[in-house]
Amino acid sequence: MLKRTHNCGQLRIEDVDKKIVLAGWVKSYRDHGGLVFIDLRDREGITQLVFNPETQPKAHELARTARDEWVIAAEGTVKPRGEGLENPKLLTGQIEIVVSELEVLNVSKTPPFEMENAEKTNEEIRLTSRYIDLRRPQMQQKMKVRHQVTKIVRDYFDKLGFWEIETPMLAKSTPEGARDFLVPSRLVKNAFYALPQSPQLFKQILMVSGVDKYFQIVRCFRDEDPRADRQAEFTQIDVEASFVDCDDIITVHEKMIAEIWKKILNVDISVPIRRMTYKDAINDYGIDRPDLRFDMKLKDISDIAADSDFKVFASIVKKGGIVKGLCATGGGDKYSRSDIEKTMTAFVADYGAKGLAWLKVKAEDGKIILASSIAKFFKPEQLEEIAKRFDAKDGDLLLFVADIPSTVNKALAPLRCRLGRELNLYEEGVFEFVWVVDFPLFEWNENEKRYDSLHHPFTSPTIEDTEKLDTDPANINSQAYDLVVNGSEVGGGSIRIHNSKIQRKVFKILNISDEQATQQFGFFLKALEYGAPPHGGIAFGLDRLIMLLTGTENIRDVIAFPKTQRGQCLMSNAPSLVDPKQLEELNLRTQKHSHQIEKKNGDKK
RNA sequence: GGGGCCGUAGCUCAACUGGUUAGAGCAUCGGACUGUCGAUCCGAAGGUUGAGGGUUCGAGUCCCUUCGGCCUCGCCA
Repeated sequence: MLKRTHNCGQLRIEDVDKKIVLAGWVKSYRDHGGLVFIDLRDREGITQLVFNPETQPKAHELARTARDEWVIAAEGTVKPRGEGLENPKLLTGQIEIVVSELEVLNVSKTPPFEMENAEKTNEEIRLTSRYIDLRRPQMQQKMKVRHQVTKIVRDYFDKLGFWEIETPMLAKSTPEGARDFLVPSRLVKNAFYALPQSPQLFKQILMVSGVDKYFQIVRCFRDEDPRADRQAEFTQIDVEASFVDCDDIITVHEKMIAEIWKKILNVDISVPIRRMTYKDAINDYGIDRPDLRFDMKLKDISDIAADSDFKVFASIVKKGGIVKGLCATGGGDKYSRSDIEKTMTAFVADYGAKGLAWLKVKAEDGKIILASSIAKFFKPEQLEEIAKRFDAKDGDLLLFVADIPSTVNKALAPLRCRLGRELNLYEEGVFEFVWVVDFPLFEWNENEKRYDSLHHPFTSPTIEDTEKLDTDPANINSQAYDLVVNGSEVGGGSIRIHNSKIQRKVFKILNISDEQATQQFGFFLKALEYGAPPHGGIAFGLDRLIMLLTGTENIRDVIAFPKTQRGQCLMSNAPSLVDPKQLEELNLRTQKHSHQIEKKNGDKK
């Protein structure tokens, strides 16, 4: 077998006359009857091979039979291309290999899709033949960035004295949070492991163990429906450190992010990254992960609305609701009445808004006029006040939602992002980072009539708010922080509770009884009683970081072997039925899908 | 669990209102061609229109069921 001496992206004009061997995949062949050209590809690049029938008839004959994606090795001499024959599209475009010997290492069936047009090809086919898809330079680039980022992260933490320690994949099921993936135990009948949703408790226990500084690039599992930016199986950069406060964690990790952006994209992120309180984020952007690439802040006009003759607004405010809106720069010119009343109204309706009120902004004789069917319900000075509050300009569009605060914010936040994108209010390739801080510790859950953790139950209240655990849980701030970029949460963490009494108190507020707490977290609470140091940490979504760095909106693009929305691997066909023997060993029995059973019962009736 | 979009040749798409033998480009196969680089030219082959059922004289097109993919609401401590 010919052994390669160089890769396909390596040779330059300086290498002329070298005798070399390349190996790779046939990207394309051009048979001129006489000369044959083959573009040879490996992960490093493409090099053109030339086969001349007069000088090397044997290699030429063989080259004529080669087809796309065959694996070949070619020995030859590096030659400069003639005048005007260079290919500026290739890094190796100034040279070509005049081949003396060709070896076919393997043939290939015709690929199931054209690799040149893969970006347009049905993703289902790409996933089914993932090995072909991953062969494409675009996909290899993403895998390479992913490798580079994990390498940077490991080096970064190593230098700071963090240890990478593995935690169990077969773990204990915990009640709250996402649905667990379960793994039946063979040795303990009827018992199950859960795949970890995150190594949260283990990393905290490592702090009790005196590890001091821990990190791990770790797979996590949450059995919830996937989305464009979410897979059931994903990877976190998981970190925990002892004797630290919020600023310590934030400082270390914004430097890590800055280093990644610098090394991968050569983009400077100014450190320290700005911070914003949770309250400001909700007030101004309606969401705890604001997209700061453009302004368009939400404004509350409840006071004006309450005084207006517009009954919908006034009555909602009277009932304790609010009216908030935004000013879409240039939206008045861009959007028709039908765009607003059909498309946009349907859009906000998806998020629970019952309507979308609007005012178009026009300038007449230097005066700002607000026009729409609801304008007549407002006094001129009220309209003036509204225009002033939004700093509305000619050609803008004001949009309002009235409801309880959570519904208003939930509807306006995505509308704002959509408008920002449609109105081109920011440039592609810009990154706006922000730390969101001062989260409340708890959030009232109206359906369950109890408090939920906003972050997770192990998050510490601020020192000054700790005493409110007994008196005023609703108004406790936590020591949590989220890193947000372009409206996407890429990381989040907190200083943890290291006192078992406080931890029990928090469980109690979350309506977790002592018995439950002992049964589910007993091992952890016990660990806290044996000299747990103050500690805190953070976790980053590696997949989302890679998405940002590679400019894709599809998480499947940054995962080598991703799953579909039904959690299936189209290449390997997992999940699949198993041998009844396997089930027997696990003491398990399957039953028909309960819906089918219900349906059958229904038919009988 | 809900909503939306989609499924026609290997791939990307077309086929007016239900009406002849379902077309095109690329890929494939055969042929021609000594400087191409998305080579070019000539020719050929390629289809259970995702599957099943229904309406109709007639279904890619309409209706029902079902399978699959994507987006999304819920969900994701």
